[in-house]
Amino acid sequence: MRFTKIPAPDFDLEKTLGSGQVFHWQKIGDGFVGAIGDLAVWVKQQGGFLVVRCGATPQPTQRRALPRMIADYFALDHPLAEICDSFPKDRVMNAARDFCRGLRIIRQPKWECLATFICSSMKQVAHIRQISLALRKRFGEQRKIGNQLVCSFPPAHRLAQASEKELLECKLGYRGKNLRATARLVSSGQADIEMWSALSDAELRKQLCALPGVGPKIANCVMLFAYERLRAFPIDVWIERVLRRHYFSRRKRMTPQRLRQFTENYFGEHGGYAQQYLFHHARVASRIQRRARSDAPYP
DNA sequence: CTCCAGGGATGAT
DNA sequence: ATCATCCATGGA
Repeated sequence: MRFTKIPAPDFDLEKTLGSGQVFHWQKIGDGFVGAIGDLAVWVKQQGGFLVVRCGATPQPTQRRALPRMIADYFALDHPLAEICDSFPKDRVMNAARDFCRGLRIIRQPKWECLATFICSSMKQVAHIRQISLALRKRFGEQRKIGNQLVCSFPPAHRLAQASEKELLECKLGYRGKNLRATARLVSSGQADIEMWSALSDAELRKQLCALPGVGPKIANCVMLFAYERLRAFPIDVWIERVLRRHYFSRRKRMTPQRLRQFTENYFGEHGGYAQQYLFHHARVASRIQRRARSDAPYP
């Protein structure tokens, strides 16, 4: 089995895969195992390089294309220094930017991203991981990488014909109906999610929000993680907490509407990156604080 | 406008 | 060992 070494400057694999944008990668030792589209991949960071091994007997053409595939998936071409420099220079943003050095917004396959985020509603990251893995295991195709098994994400037409019972067994709860309904729209071509790449941000958001189980938050996630709309700024409870606490601590009357307007203006052309950095920093910081509190409840 | 659905990891006690 | 909290969309 061959290893491929790919230059990956200004990149942090662990932060990128652990920041709640993608849910199926599993940490194995000092590397990660997952799938990029249909290809099973093992990847590990070694300084400014990625060491990569791909699944069983890839075609020679596929093996030659591997470095480009990897670089494209992890968005190694994003000008990260420029992007970070475009962030507003306030205290909270500066801290998040320093903390998240090397975190990149990856390029996910559209259907996989859309379907996974439909499953994410009202769920925490740990649950979304379980659902994603369950869907892959039951409906996806199994691949072998070393002694690990990895499953690809099932195509829309496969989930469109899944029974409600099967979906419930993947712990989808009431999201099962939405996932299947959207899978049917996508597999029938009625919703041509590949063609939507050509739409403006506003048009794309409108199309996404018309799908069952997709509201403004999930639409923004899909725009950011699958359509490379780096302005899209998903507002979940974590981000809302950060905004209210650090940007509007004194103001009472900040409706969700006004928060949204603020984020669109304030964070600029790479607002999605800014959001991801604030999100990841807030989550890790809260884990650390909680731990500190429970170690010494009464200081 | 409010209320609710469905559920498992994780935290609090 | 129990008990509470987390989470976003859509329908009543």
